[in-house]
Amino acid sequence: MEVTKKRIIDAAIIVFNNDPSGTLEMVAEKAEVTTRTLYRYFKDRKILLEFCRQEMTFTCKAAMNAAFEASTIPLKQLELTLYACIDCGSKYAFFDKTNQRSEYQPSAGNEENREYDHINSRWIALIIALQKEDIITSELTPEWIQQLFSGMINTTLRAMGSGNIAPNSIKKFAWYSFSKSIGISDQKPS
Amino acid sequence: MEVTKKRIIDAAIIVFNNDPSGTLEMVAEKAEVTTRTLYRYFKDRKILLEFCRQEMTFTCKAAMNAAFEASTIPLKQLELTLYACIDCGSKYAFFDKTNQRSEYQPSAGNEENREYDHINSRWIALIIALQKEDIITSELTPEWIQQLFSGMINTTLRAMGSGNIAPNSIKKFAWYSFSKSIGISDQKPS
DNA sequence: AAAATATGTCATATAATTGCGACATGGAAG
DNA sequence: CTTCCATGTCGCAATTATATGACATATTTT
Repeated sequence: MEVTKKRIIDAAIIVFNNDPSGTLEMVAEKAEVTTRTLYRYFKDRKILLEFCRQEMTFTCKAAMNAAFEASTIPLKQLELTLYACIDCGSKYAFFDKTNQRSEYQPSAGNEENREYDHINSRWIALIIALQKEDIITSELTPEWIQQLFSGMINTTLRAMGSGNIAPNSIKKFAWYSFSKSIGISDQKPS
Repeated sequence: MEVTKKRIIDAAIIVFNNDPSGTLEMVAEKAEVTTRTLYRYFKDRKILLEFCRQEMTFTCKAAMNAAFEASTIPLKQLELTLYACIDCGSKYAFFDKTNQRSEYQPSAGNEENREYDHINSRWIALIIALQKEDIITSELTPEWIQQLFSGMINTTLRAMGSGNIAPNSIKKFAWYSFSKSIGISDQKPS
């Protein structure tokens, strides 16, 4: 019951993430329920999207905060954040897309928007700190680094989906490539 | 006349790239024509998509081949290829998506598919050569590097769209980040 | 200016999507 | 075994998307 509801929301996030005008039938199919069941849980598309938004915000916020708090070393925090967002999968991808692009924002100043801004500024602060300490390059702007970050999540998700890269190597690849791409100075052995 | 047709195709590529189920009205609006005009040029959605596919293949193929031939230095070829694909914009993004993901492939073994395979194998060969010469790392697989490449294009396009990164820096940022992400060995001064 | 060409406007037919009521079914809980 | 609850099946109306014909208007060609 609650399980079904969650399954539908998760399915919707996946479907709408790469097909915003996708039909509710696609969502239902992905969730392995009939459309009739879907409509029992969600009055209409708008409501469903609201639940998606809520779910994405909640999940991503929790995952990212947990990553932050799992270490006090800034660089480690960044690495853990990357892994956390990868684990959020489409939830992160869609969450980021909806908050980045204005088209998706129905009414500015709502709860989910503030949540995003909060996590976001914390993440940006981390980047700036790393730049100040010369751990990553200052040749790149924080805005670009942020694009690289979400870009790397998307790349990783696509790679996982494509199936021709060993799943257990992927996260390591992602961190390797991302850390280099932001001009990390080589880590010394000790 | 031919101009309008091209405008519609270009608009369709942009629209369908980030909304595969987007309506033809969206396409028409983006192309700044009425839907009636759109239907005069394209019998139906399927035909329009076919033209998109053709246009993407043609444009991307030309751009990438030109990039290859503009230099004999493998690393320079890679850099130029990146720039070329960025310049193709949504055409490259959608081209890559349709060829990467099986969902889009209507019938395997068609003309456009073969074109893609050809460009693709050339690009992969370039990567393998660079790895063999230890110019880029061999810790990453060519498949992952390919994902990084198309991921970087997408990241760049999004960054350009977001508007808060100076357009003239973006391509340089892209190459900086991409080259590092594939473990390029530091270029010596001379 | 007249003819030809391209596009827009409006009406309309068909198909697909959306959303819900009524009832059937099938499994879990009592 | 029976009741309850979730889901499925079927049917239907409302809405939206797709596609085209008929005609008006604007622009370009001759």
